[in-house]
Amino acid sequence: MAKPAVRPRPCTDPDCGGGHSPNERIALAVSICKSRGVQMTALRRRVLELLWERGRPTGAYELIEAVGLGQSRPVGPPTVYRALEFLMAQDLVSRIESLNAYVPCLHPERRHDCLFFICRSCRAAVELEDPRIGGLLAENAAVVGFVETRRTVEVEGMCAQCVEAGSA
Amino acid sequence: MAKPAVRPRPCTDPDCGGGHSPNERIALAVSICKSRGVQMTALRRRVLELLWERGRPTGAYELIEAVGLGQSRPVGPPTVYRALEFLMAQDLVSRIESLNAYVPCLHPERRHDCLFFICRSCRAAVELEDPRIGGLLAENAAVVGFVETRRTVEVEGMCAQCVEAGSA
DNA sequence: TCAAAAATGGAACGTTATAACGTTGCCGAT
DNA sequence: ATCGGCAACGTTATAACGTTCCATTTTTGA
Repeated sequence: MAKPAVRPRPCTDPDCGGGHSPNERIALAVSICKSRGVQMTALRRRVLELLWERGRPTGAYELIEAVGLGQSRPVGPPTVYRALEFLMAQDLVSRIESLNAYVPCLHPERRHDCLFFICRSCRAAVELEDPRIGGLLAENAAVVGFVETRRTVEVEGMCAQCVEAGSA
Repeated sequence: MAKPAVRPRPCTDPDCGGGHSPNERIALAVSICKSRGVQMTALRRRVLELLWERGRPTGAYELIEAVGLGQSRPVGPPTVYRALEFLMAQDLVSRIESLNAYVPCLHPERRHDCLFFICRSCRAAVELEDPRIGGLLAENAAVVGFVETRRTVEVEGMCAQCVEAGSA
């Protein structure tokens, strides 16, 4: 097994220990946007809040419905897709391709490669960080002269809890 | 840089050197199905042929249209989706999640992890093999007790030719 | 203060995928 | 021979996901 120094864990930040408070993460997102000179508008913030509230990969249309609930009129798909586009550009949200769904990034404050383990049973997506994987991808890219702009690493299967519970 | 033994290449089979003939690959697929006791029907074979003919990631609806061309009546989506499902279950075809598209597997004769480099400019998808990446994913999965059933590793960016050609 | 840029609203449309149900054709057993 | 079982395929409708286009509002910055 790997040495502790490279052992991957659900959250590698010792200060949070995996216990990310939504409110704290949203405040962090706000301050990140401020420091970058981009606008965290009410709509964008609402979408980010919803993703943190859900706590699982959430489809765009579930967000569209949820955002429209408080409003006098329902919001259209472009409204939410634009907010998602902004949040992804700022690394505040990741898209999970194999689910067509979105999750908030645990640590937007640092550049990271997102690696998702997606449970087919409970539909949770656990985000890990392992810089060695990005290193190998970069190495492979260099061999064929490929310039990377985005990486998608998703592993589907069953999480430990669901395996234990015998959920088929 | 990596040693030759683990150096990834577009095709690691010395016998083909990357020059996979569609006809030969389809004949191989037929023989694989026979040996597994599963049916390579005319429809499934047609879909696989189309994917080899296209030579690039191809959407389901392009296949639906193409399959229907020879017929007296057009074919419906489920017909082609079922064929794709079969071909993927037999590792004859891979789905590229970030494109919602499908490509034929270069080497269905051996179990392999597919790693795709997808060029945003020419829309080509180059398949590489690097067993080290699967090893790291397995290691990460073991740490959190995750049982893997499917891996998706896709890198988007620009291929060497398009970079050279200056295609924005 | 005003013009440019950014963000949002909303209708319509396009694309991808699946549900639900029926039909065909083969094949082995009575 | 014909019946039942089974896998594959056909057909229709609809769900789910995403984009285009154009108008309007808000913010920003000379």
